[in-house]
Parts: sequence; structure tokens; C-alpha cells
Amino acid sequence: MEFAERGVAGARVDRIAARAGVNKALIYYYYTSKQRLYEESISSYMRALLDSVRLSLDEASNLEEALHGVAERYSSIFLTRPEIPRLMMRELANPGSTLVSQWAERITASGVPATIRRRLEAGREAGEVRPIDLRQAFVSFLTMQIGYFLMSPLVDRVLHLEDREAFVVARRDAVVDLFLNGVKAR
Amino acid sequence: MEFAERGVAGARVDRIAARAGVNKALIYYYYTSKQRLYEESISSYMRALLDSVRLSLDEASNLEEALHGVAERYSSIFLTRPEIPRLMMRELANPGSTLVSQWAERITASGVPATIRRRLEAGREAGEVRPIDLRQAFVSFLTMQIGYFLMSPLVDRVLHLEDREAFVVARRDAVVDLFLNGVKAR
Amino acid sequence: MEFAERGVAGARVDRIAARAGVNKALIYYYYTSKQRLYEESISSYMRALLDSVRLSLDEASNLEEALHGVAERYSSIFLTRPEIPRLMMRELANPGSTLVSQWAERITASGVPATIRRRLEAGREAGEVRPIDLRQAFVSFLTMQIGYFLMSPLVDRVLHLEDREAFVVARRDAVVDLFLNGVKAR
Amino acid sequence: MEFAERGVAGARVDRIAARAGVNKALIYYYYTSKQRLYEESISSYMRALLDSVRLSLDEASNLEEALHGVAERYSSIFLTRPEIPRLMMRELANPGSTLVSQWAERITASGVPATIRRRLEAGREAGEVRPIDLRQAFVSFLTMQIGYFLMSPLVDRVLHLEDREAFVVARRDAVVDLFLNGVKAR
DNA sequence: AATGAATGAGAATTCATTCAT
DNA sequence: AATGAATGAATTCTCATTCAT
Repeated sequence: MEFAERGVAGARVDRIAARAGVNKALIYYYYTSKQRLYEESISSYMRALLDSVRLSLDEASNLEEALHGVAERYSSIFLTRPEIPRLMMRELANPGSTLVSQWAERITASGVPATIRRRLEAGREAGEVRPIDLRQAFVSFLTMQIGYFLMSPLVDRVLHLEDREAFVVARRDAVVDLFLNGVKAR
Repeated sequence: MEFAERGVAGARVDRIAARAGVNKALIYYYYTSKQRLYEESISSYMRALLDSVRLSLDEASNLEEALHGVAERYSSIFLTRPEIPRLMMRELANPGSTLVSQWAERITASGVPATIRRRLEAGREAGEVRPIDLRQAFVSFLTMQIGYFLMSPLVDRVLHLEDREAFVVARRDAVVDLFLNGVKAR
Repeated sequence: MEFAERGVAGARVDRIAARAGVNKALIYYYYTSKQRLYEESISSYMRALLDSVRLSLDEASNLEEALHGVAERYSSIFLTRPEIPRLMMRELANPGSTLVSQWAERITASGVPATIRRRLEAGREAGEVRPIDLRQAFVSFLTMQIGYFLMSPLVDRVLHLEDREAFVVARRDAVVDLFLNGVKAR
Repeated sequence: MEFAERGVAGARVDRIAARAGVNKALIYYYYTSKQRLYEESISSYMRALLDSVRLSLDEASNLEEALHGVAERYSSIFLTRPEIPRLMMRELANPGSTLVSQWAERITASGVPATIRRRLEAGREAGEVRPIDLRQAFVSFLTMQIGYFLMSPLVDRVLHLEDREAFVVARRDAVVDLFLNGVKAR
């Protein structure tokens, strides 16, 4: 996907049209401008991502299941659609981005962070979770999960990974395991 | 920094020259092309980053110290030079990047991953570390550390962070703490 | 014609576009680069020239007619299209030219030199032509014919030519006459 | 020589300086501008050419000797300094050239054309030369001689010349021979 | 004399966007 | 809806020339 591979500035409407097998002018007929096309594309990608995670959380009945569910969701989506982390990264690197704040709102609205947090707090009150800063824990879980996909081109090489898919699949449990152990009281 | 903020494609040589207070042609006199300028810039940033981390590792005498050192390094660098994670991200999102493989080689050559790994293995042999996949653990540590800086614009908003700097400083210990607890045998 | 008057390096795409009454970008839409535009233009000129000469040769039934035909062709073309000798000259002066070798192949393929040579050899066998080096004779005929057009700006001034067109027209016969006399046995 | 190979517009002061092994600014110190440098260079080349031809004419005592002398001069100069015909050609192709008229004046002033013409007229009066247009004859001689050097890159290929130098040397006599035979009464 | 650095004014090329059909 | 052609406004890059030393 052109925008993911090259960024908005690097994307070429010519190329997008060619890849889509349509005339360039047709894109303007439907989308008015390159910027609009970009925004609509990225928006639909993000929606798909959020919806999927949201859904998996609803089905979980405790912290462990919730974390596993989220981990599973992220990794399967990022594995099949590697353009998503790329799109995200590029937008995140853009200091004047208006999209990122929209995302933040949507994410908050989706209730995903709140749900995870509630689960962690519940664990804390039950004495299962150590008294740590839950925001930090949340960020740690998230970044362990997503971070790999963002940095995969570099990490894979440094680790001399051969079976990337196996690593990704194993990673789901590894992350949850590390996190839970890291968080739990002894 | 123009490249960090806008990417190579979005960067304008005019703007770079103006910011640097020099004539545009002078940039070409020294760097031949926008691409070259970009590569040399990013390369020097990466070198600084690596050297710094490498140095902190040399001073550490055990796993804990090593992790703390690395955490401290990353966070202080990324805090003072937020353009570095942006540059990295943009390059990581570029599928045809030749720089990323260069980085991988340099990182490997720096011995940083090997050192951390060795420390983990030592802990494992001493029975202090649980029998887990050390590559996953390595990636987890790295992504917890760096990942926040990559996703900060989004995460900060979702968490409604008010004192970002305090969060970043606290994060060093939080990450090391979570990691060590997550990894250690009970 | 811009290229003939100024050479590739001296030609300005701006000017070419303005003369053609089109937008500069349109030239790139069709020709990709100034260089390509140049090559395609010159190529079409050369084709026209060769085809014309080739045609006149086909109609000739003996040496004299052949030479007259060729002379007539060259002079009328160069008279109406003075940009052709200029284009040729500039390209001939370029040591790294790839076009010149293409021309050589086309000229050879056109059969023009071979035909003239054959006529000369026939004359030789019939005892009408003296035993001379036919390649030199061929070159002499060619250069007498074309050479004037190449050097015309200088020659015209040295001779204080007043009626250039009359001189050019008279030149056809003068050249053939000198050549035939110079070549024939007595 | 940069100007011969690329023309004024295509010549690069950088390259000229590098070839000369001096600093670019030094060229400006001595020559004020690229154009001046060009004019002075070409002027010195032309002077050398003219002087040499002029000299050979002075030594000749009849038409045949004169023609042989001139032929010998041209061919030996053009053979050792192939940049001369290139420089000439490029300037001749330039419609707004001021140099070409200067050359014409110098050539006229040198007396070379007048001398040749006088010799031809003398021959005519003596009944040795046919009653032909002497200006055409003069041009024919000149172009046969110089024309080959102008078109050499093309002609050599069309003729599949192997020993170019031998061809050039033989050409001197071949041209004079063809010319004299072509001009003489029977 | 000599040079590395610097620059203003182009010049080629690109590209999002629009037009005409 | 759909497209080939066309264009204005950049944008990168070049180059003769000048500066400072």
C-alpha cells in the first residue's frame, strides 16, 4: 500500500492509480485530493484494528484472558496487514498530525484502555497484582505487543530470525507471560 | 529537524538550508543530493545513540545494572532528542530501506544485544532467570523501552499524561522492574 | 529549431515549449527528458534525409544520374531545412555520441553507399573510370556535397556570396561535373 | 579539450579547472568569464591553423604545389589536433556567432583564398584549366579537404575504415589528384 | 597567485490537480 | 463513470561567478 510504504508526501497518485488499475483522474473524481484519499484509507484501517481488539476484550472474563485476547488480535492483524503498523508509525512521526488525536479519542471511546485498566485494578485489589503504576504497566504491555511490529525490520535482522511467523505466534504468549509474571505479587 | 518531522519525501531542501542559515547550493556542494544529506544525518544520529548505549553497558557489572544503564541511556537520549525516534520510525516504515540493514549490522557489531543476552544467560544458569525464550525477552525489554517513545504522541493522549517528563523518568525503573520480575524465577 | 541553433546543452526546454505553444510539463509527459526529446527529434530528421536520398538513387539508371540525383536531394533538403546540417555537425563534434554510430548503421543499411560504390565499380570495369581508390572518391563526393552546407556561414563570407541560393543550385552541377571529370579516364 | 567536446554551453568550468589541475577561481582570475576563456582558446587555435596554411602557400611555386601544400597542412594539423575541426563545427553551427565573421575576415586577410584563386586563374589563362566557376572549385577543394575531418566519425564507420591514419595520409594526394583532373582541360 | 567556500539565478524535472470529451 | 491530455506551481539540482583569506 503506497501510503504505508512511502508516506503521504512520498506517495504518488500516479502509482496509486496504476496499482488500482484505474485512471488517475478517477481518484480525484472520488476523493477530491490525495490528502483526502489518505485520510479515508488510514481511517478505515484504524477502525478495523480497533473494532477487532474491542471485540476480543468483550469476550474475556478475566485479566489473563483479556491480555491473551488482545495479544492475539494485534498479532494476527499485524501479521496479515503489515501496512497497518507502517501507516501508524508514519503518522506518529508527524508532529503536526491531526489524525493522532482523533485516534486517541477513538481509542479512549472504545473503552479498551479503560477495560484493561479496570482488570488490572481488580487484580490489584485482590492482592494478585503488585502495587505498581498501572499506567506504566499498560504502556509496557502495549509496547511489547505493538513495538515488535513497528521495529520488526530491524529486530528480525539483529536476532537473525529465520521463522518470523513462528516467532510472532510464540510472541503472544511470551508477552502475556512476561507481563503477568512481572506484574503479579509473589 | 526537517527529516524527522516530514520524512525524506516531505523534507524541503529550501527549508533545511534556511534553517541552517546557509545557501541551498551549499548543501549540494557538501552533500550531492537530498538523499545523501538524509543518509549522513541519520547515520550520525544512530551512531551517537549506539555509542552511548554501548558505553553504559561497559560500565555495568551485572544484569540489573546493565538494564538500568540501557534504560537510562535510551530515555535520556530520546527525551532530549525526540527527532531520533521519529527518524527511526520513518525509516523502519520504508520497506525498501537499505539503512535498516546497515543499522542491524552496526547494532550487532556494537555487541549490545550479545552482552545483554549473555547477562540473561548467566542469570539463567545461576537459576535466577526462568527458562524462557531469551530472544523474546530481549525484544520485550527493547520494545518496552523504545516503544513508548515511538508511540508517545498517541499514548500520552490516551493516558491524559500531564507531566510527561516525570512519566519518562519514572518509566526507566518501571520497565526494568517489570522486566526483572517477569523474568526471574520465584 | 532550438537544438540545431544551440545544441542540447544550450537548448532550453522553456523555450522549446514556448515555441511549440505548449506547457513545459507536456514535453516531459511525452518525452521523459530533454535528452530523449533531442534524440527523437534528430532521429526523425535523419530518417527524412536518408529516405529522400535513397529514393532518388532508386530512380537513377547510371552513374551520372545517380550522382545528379543525390546532389539534387542533398542540396534541396539542406536549403529548405538548414537545421539539419547544424544538428549533424553538433552531434558529429560530440566524441561520446551514440547517435553517430546509429546513423552509420542506418546509412549502411539504406544501401546508399553500396549503390554509389557499385556504380563507380561498374564504370571502372567499363574502363570509364580511372583506377583510383573508390573510398576516397566516395568521401570526396560526399564532402563536396555536404561540406558546403556545413561550412556555409564561413564560406559565404569568404567568397562574399551575394546570391546564395543561386550558388547552391549551381553547385549541384558543379560538383557532379568536377567529380566526373576528376574520376573519368581520358 | 572541453569546449571542443561539449561546446560552450556544455562545457563546465569545474571540469576545465580540474583538467588543467588548477582551482576554478584561478580561471576567473585570468579570464574573467567562461565566454572569454572560450574566445581566447578558439582564437589561438584558429591562428595556428591559418598561419600554418599561409606559410605552406608561400613556399609553393605553382598550382599543384600550392594544392599539395595546403592539403598537407590541413591534414597534418587536423590529424594531430582533432579538437580543431570540432571547435570549428560547433561555432559554425551557431547562428548568432560573431566569431565566424571574424574568422572570415582573417582568412581573407591572410590571402590564402586569393592566392589559390590567382593560381587557378593563371591556369585558366594558360588554357590548362577548363572554364568553370572558380568559386565552386575553390569550395570543392576546401570541403573535400576539411569535410572529411568534420564528418570523420560518421564516414569512418560507414567505410569500416581500419587504418584511419593511412587513409588520411593517402587522402592528401587523392584529393589533389581528383581536383586537378576534375579541373583540367583535356 | 591561489584556493576552498559560498551564492544567485537559473534550468530540468516532478506532481497534484484539472480539463475536455 | 472514465480517461488521455494538459498545466501551474513547486522542487531538486546545477553552474557561472564571487568572496574571503
